[in-house]
Amino acid sequence: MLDLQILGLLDDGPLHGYEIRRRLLDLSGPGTRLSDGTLYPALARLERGGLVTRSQDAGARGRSRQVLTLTDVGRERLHTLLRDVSGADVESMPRFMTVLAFLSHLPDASEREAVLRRRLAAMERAPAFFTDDGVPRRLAQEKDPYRRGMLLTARAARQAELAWLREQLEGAQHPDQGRPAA
Amino acid sequence: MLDLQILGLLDDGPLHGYEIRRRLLDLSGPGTRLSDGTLYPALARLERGGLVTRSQDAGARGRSRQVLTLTDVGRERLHTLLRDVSGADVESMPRFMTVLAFLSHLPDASEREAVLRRRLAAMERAPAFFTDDGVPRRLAQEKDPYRRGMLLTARAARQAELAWLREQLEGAQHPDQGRPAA
DNA sequence: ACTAACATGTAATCTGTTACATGATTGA
DNA sequence: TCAATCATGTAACAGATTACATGTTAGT
Repeated sequence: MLDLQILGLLDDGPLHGYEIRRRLLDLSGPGTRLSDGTLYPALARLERGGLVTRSQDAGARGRSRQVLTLTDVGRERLHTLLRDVSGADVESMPRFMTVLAFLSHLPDASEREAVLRRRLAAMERAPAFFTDDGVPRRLAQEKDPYRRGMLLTARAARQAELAWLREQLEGAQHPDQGRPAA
Repeated sequence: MLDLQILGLLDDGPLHGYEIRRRLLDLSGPGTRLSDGTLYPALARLERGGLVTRSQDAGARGRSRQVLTLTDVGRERLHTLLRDVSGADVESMPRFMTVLAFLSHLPDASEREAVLRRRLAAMERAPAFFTDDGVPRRLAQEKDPYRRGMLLTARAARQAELAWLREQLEGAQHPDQGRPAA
């Protein structure tokens, strides 16, 4: 997931590590931590894998910066990661939010639509956000006030996302432009 | 976080590992995985730490079950974990949902209220769920349709949770209601 | 002079994932 | 008899956390 995020950011242009962290934290919601011990080893891994290249930039301020640039291999990898999103990545809300943040980087519109369809299918397959032995937890039956808050919040998020997804996919049914569906 | 969840479940009575997994998945939303390689080592850690005890139960079906029971030390640890919730645990939505699922296990009403107040403060401190260089990302300005979906969903969750928290804390001004039935 | 923000890394440790490994019971 | 569900574990590896470690520039 971190690789996807870094690759996605670099697809818009070269960045150095510190800036990558800043942007990632902005895009990941409050409470998200990204320590140096996570970020820099990840960058080194991506470089070893040939997904990014590194160049020195004697930056104007502070210590010299290491500017990371996405390679063609890295871009291909980004597309593959986005295209192949499935399993927990379409089932889990926070994971899917991360995917959504970079989905526009997948060039093929029908592949982007397929990702949204998989997310919609996963949400419709799951009866609700939280279950009790597989049965949806009913808000009305929940006595614990804190679990009520949990249910209430999850339900609001679910309804908003479902409405957005359906609107999005409906709009795609009537393609004003582009080739007819295969 | 996993320790908190296991301890919280066991506070309602002894359970075996398989049942712990089943209940945890119900309480953690879709897409949450909990592999054997995570669960069983965690149980062994808790046992080594004296937080739970283990007893054989030649279960009716399948392999013999290892029933875990919360010790007094374990219960104290659960209370401490819930009482000391702060930092990323009150800033991050999914993390705080996990806390909420077990908050009723904290016996002291004023301590439970303090946790909610810390969450409210954290949410009010953060200008929005997602930011752009510290500035809230405005839905109206967002051109990327997928990031619009992300923003829309996060906003719905945020508003629902804020409304619930404020209602909850307002109601707490009149301490008629004691500890919810465990 | 000091602090905050900029900037990058390593080492020890812990935790999580994935695959492997076993074995009983229940229902189709 | 075959698959699903129940039930528990280990081993190899990957990844994350935390603390340690360094150094510059800009503002107060």
